[in-house]
Amino acid sequence: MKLSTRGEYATRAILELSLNYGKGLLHIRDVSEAQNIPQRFLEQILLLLKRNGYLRSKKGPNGGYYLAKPPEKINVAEVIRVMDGPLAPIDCVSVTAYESCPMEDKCSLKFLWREVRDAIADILEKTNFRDLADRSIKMQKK
Amino acid sequence: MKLSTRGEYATRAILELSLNYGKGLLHIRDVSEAQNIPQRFLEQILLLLKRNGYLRSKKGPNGGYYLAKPPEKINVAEVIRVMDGPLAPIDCVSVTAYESCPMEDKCSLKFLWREVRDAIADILEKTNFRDLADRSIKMQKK
DNA sequence: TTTATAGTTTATTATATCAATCGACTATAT
DNA sequence: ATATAGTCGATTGATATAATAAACTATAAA
Repeated sequence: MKLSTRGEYATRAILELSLNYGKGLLHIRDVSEAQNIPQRFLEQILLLLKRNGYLRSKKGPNGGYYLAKPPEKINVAEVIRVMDGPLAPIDCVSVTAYESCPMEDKCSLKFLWREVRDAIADILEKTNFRDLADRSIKMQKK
Repeated sequence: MKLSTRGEYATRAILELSLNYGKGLLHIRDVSEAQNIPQRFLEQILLLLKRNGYLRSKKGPNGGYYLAKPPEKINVAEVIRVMDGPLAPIDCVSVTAYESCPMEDKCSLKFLWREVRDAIADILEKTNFRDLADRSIKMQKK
């Protein structure tokens, strides 16, 4: 039940950009250094997030990335789905990528995995990056 | 956030053996056919479950596998941990395999992943294989 | 006591996915 | 012009996973 490194890095990067929201843009290097993410790998991740409408960028000197929408409009679930695909632990209970299974009508495990999927989705959908950024700031102050 | 095939097969195999609990033993072929699991791969899985005290086996003709304890004493969480390791989506919130992280004291994501871990653990720990077997029987009857 | 059956063990392969890197390219502020 | 920084495609390397194979060992039944 692991989160991929891509998923982890993506959430950390968006958190970093959320902390900077409204203050201009950050270049990849800044995000990479602040969050300890390999820069080249981060490029791909940011690009993918941009293609999916979460980020905007500006080229040239003093260029960089910034959030395409306010952090409270981005929840963790959508970011993970962009990076790693469906949240469901197994395809037979995926909402976004359902795959039927031959034993479906006698497999009681299905209900269990469904319950797990829903629990994960509930938590990740209710958490937006404004909440996370605020909490990070509080942690810093102490 | 995927469950490995090993984890999936292991739970299906234990469910099958739970349905047969108290009725003697099943050989690998039976489990393999009933649950559509590649037989050779299933051998490894059952062996690992045996080494961890969940199964017992008998060699020779009419040999096979059977549960080492009643199905209500086995929950899904422990089986997944044997096959896939810690339930936590990320090591910094693992109870059984904690790994510290350099940004720990300023990373608000930690609380989120912790919440996810706990939600998953709660569900999988409260579900035992007696419940699952009973439910499977009900499904069959309909 | 032989023989067939079935579990055990170790090694190996094949594949896929993932994480990461590289080099060349394009846009743009100064 | 030129330096800077994002874009793109391809590729590598590592790791994990899924699956297979062969040789071995224990045991029940003939």
